[in-house]
Amino acid sequence: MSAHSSNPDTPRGVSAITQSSEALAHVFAALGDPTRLKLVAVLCAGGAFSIAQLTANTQISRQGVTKHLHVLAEAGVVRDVKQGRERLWQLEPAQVEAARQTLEAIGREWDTALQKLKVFAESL
Amino acid sequence: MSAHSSNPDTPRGVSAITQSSEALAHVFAALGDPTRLKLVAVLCAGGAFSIAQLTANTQISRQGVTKHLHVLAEAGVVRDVKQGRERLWQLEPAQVEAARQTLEAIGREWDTALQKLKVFAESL
DNA sequence: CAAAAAAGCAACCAAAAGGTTGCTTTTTTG
DNA sequence: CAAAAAAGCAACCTTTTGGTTGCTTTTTTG
Repeated sequence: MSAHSSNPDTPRGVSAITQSSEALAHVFAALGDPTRLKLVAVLCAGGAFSIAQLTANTQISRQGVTKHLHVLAEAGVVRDVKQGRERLWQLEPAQVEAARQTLEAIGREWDTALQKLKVFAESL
Repeated sequence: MSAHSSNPDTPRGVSAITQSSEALAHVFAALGDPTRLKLVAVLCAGGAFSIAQLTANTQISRQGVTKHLHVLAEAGVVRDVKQGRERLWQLEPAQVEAARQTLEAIGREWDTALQKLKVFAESL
């Protein structure tokens, strides 16, 4: 499959979004689970919490919560610090900010997309 | 488990994010796959495309793409219109906008979170 | 109208996700 | 130092996900 720009099936201007879609998808996937989203919400509102504290807010076991926290950590959404016998978790702003910016970019391109759609529709 | 506000394990102010975390996680999960994210990017940049066209941009089979499109559709991220013998897909702004607003909300609450974290750290 | 194009349907499969339970290790505290 | 608290490790299990292949249906076009 030749990837020349003359391929009529491949629209241009996809830019920033297509680029790091691998890492970005990772962040979205991390946020794509109700339990994890709630964990993020709690961390977001409060600061740093232990696993036991975070577990108290959920319906699942401590080990289940631990697994979710590791998923979030691998996506770079949260960070942990060992403090004595407990491990405290907090948000890591950078990655979520990147995700937000992507959605913003998509939002910005919508005007363009809708205009093109209009032109396209008129050509039928 | 009594859910009184006096429970020290349950931080307050989680607000908007906790609410519809079910539906919201659905949207994030839909965006949480490289292939789907690219599909969204293409749709975002271009308007309305057929399955065959969208498949040309990927490495997977047409049926694979179709499945992904249905995942996006169930999350409300895309919409489809049958046009003759082909089915055209386009973005559905509303849901993605909601996701963006959530991330923005998280971003806004970070200042608060970091301040609380500072106070918390000082109390050690 | 027959052939080609586009998409739909359904069965199937391997791998990953989400969760559990049971036991061990580390750190705190009476 | 012994007991309790917090967390780590590992095995296990079920459901979902991401993908395939093969065949059918619908619509267009020569």
